[in-house]
Amino acid sequence: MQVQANTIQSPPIVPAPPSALNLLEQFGSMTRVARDQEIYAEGAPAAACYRVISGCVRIVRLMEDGRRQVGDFALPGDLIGLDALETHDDTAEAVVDTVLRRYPRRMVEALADTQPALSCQLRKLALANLRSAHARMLLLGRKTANERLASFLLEMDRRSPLEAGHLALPMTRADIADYLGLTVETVCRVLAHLKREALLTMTGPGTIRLDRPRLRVLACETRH
Amino acid sequence: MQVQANTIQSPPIVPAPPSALNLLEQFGSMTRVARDQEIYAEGAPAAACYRVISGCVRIVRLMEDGRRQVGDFALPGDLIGLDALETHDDTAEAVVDTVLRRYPRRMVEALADTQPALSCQLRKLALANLRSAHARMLLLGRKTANERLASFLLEMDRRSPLEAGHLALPMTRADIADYLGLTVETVCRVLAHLKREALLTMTGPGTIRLDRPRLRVLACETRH
DNA sequence: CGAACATTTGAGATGGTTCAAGGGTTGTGG
DNA sequence: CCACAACCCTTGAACCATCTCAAATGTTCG
Repeated sequence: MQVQANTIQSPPIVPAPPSALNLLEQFGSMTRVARDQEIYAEGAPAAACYRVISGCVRIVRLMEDGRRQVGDFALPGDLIGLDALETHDDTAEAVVDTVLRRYPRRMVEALADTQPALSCQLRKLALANLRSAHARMLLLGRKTANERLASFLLEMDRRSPLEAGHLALPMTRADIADYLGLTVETVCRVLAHLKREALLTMTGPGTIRLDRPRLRVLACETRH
Repeated sequence: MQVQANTIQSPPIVPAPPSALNLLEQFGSMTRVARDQEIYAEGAPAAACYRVISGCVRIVRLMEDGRRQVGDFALPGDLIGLDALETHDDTAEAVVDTVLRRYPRRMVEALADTQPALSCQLRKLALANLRSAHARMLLLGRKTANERLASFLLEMDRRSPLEAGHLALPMTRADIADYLGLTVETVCRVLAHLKREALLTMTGPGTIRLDRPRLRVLACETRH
């Protein structure tokens, strides 16, 4: 039994971007990024932002001794690189082969200066990101390993393109561990535990099915 | 020996707000909030945002079983309540008696719609908040108790109004613990350890002096 | 002064880590 | 098409950083 599958082919789902962001479309260009390839690097000038078309991207932050924190996973429809001011303060890497739409920052900023609707939309996006960052701070600061995994699975489930109960988990155990502030071993053990309790069933390589109600109880999530 | 002093009188330092935010000043009004009093509550409609004039505010998020995460401490000059969309997703409480300048959200939004400079400034503020949230996720997910305290002290030192090496710590040990994802006891023990090693000296009730260079090494912070 | 609360310190428990080893899977090159 | 190397994933056992529980010592303020 294994959940992971790095070579999974994500379906070519292309969610429509929010209205005001349509202004950007004319300046967008498609890019293809191979698994584990870097999209942008921490400290580099922020030349562009991207929308994930298919695949999955991890946002990463490193300490000098190698400790790693995954700040987010970006799924189809999500924007990345918008959090930068002058330079990127994190690194973006493709989790699997990924297709992106690239928007030069110069264009984004120029349009934002003249189009209040876009500027407003960008602020709302930043605020939404801030909200999810706050939720993750609570998770990292106060939740147990079980609760973290349950929250993670439900979050991925909620954000993933619907697929009749099947949830794709394209990232490695190490990625999940660094996202949740745990070790690979703990992630494995907790997943094994969830399988044993039937809160989580394998439905194929790299895809699982969740018992959402019971996971919600475990995750201490009343809302959502 | 004790660091804490809830009744400390913060000096009436009033930092000038960033340029574009001056547009808001004409709609601002002063408010006084007593220690531990709520400024706004999680889930409530976001009626206003505030700038801290003097004192200190904690941004709090609660779980049903009482576990608490302090998302941030707002010091003089900082803005709070701007992260809200329609409703607040966190609670703001005064750490000590605090003076605030209150800006009705209706005015903020109306001005942002017509003043691109303000809209841009608000977005930059959100992005700066996002950056510090990312830094704290790394702290909560990957740093040890010693590193967390060292990072915390340096951050407060960096953000506090300069006072010739003296740093005021108006918040409780419990507040610090909930900010760093630790327990009160661990915070006490680490602080005792830092005192023993002379990385931290008492300079009066509620004020301390830091050995910044050595703390930076401890905090694993090359930058700043 | 005394009650309520914050801080400190100790001793013991424990959730998660670390270290170690085995089994699976994937991709590559012969 | 198979064999091998590289990498994941999984599981076990021991350890330890931090938590929990407990109690003593401030501190604040009515």
